[in-house]
Amino acid sequence: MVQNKPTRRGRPRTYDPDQAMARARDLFWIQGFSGTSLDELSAATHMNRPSLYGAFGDKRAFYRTVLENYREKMRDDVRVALDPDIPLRQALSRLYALFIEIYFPQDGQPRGCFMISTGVPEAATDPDVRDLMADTFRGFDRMLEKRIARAVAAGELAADTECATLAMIANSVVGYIAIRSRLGESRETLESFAAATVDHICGMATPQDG
Amino acid sequence: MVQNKPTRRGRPRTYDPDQAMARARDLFWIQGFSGTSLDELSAATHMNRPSLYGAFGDKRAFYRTVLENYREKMRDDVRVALDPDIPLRQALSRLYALFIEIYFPQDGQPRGCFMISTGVPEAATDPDVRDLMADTFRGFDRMLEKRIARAVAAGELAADTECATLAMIANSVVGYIAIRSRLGESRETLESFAAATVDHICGMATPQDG
DNA sequence: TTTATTTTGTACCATTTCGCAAATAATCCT
DNA sequence: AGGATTATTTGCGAAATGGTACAAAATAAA
Repeated sequence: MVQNKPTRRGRPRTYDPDQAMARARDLFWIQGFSGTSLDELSAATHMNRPSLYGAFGDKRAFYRTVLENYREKMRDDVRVALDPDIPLRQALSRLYALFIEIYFPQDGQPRGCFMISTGVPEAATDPDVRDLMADTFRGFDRMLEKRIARAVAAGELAADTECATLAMIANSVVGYIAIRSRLGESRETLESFAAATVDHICGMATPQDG
Repeated sequence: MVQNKPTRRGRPRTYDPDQAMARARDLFWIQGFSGTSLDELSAATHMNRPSLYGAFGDKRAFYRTVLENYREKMRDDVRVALDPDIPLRQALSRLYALFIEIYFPQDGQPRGCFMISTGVPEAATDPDVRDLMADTFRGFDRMLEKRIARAVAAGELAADTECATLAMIANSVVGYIAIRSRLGESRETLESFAAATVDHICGMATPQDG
């Protein structure tokens, strides 16, 4: 991620920027932007405040960087899940499995979606965050719509399928799962709903495993 | 809402508790719980801090009260929208219109859903909020499922309709609209999506206005 | 070895934040 | 009128917060 030139002047860093970002992200994820203090960020990243400031700018810039970083990673993962060379049913199953895996981390409490739980609240007061979020979500819509259109072209779905609407619905369900996971709904329940949604979109006709 | 006994001992209040709650709610709505200070709440409600404290307890208790109050009002409004004596198509149209009206206030910026934008983030650190939110959202699911089941019984939908899944999808779409409205998506776009969702759920066969 | 460069660690500052104590004011009850 | 009750107002204070100045430390280049 961060290019580490072989020869680097000055005193070497004692921290790994990527790892620091990950720790900060996890903190923001649970506590939100305003709910997380620089002291907590400093402790979690093992960087003292001046180092934090030097590396990532002020708190707001730090959060934006974390958000942007997270967006890029998610976009890549979604692209992989929506593989155009597998059946739509399987692609959607992968997509929901991907998100559920993120919303229910192995260690730690269920946390929902980083962008919904922290970015959406901040969007009302931070135009940069709002624009980044809007762009990200529209991108997901587009990716899903294209993927569904491909399924139509492949004869998996009826020719008169409204791809855009279906894409938004599929996306909506991701949001539902994100929210409910943070509110304590069981993973099993949400997995069942995801499966039911896949059935709903792809039709019950040809059930096959993802 | 608040019972105002005709005879009330002591110095009378100079504020209206309901109005104070509304002002506080609007502040929390935009800035979130942690992002809103007692000074701002004090200014918005025209109550100085000790009065706030005396009336609603500390900041956290105040937020919980506002959230609970909001939940009750929404539950009533949804119940009205989902009138069992009108066609499902019309009921769903009313439901989405209700939410869109809330997410796009006449005065002020688009703000999305109060519960999603403030309650969901807080749910990870405040068990009371989490339980209240979970209960609220499950309640919406149940109301929608019952309403859809009624439409099935009335012959508006196929007998083998999966009411629970459809209810969750309908609910998911509300969340999508809530999020997107806060991210700057146009009201028209979201109204179109709502209409398309209603068509999707009720079938394109008998289009009729809500 | 010296110098330039970069990061770290300590300490500090100004401001904000939450909460409360204590005195004052306005009303009801007797 | 006087006491009881409830609200308001002023002002305090301890703690937390975001941010920074400055010197020490660690490395590469010269």
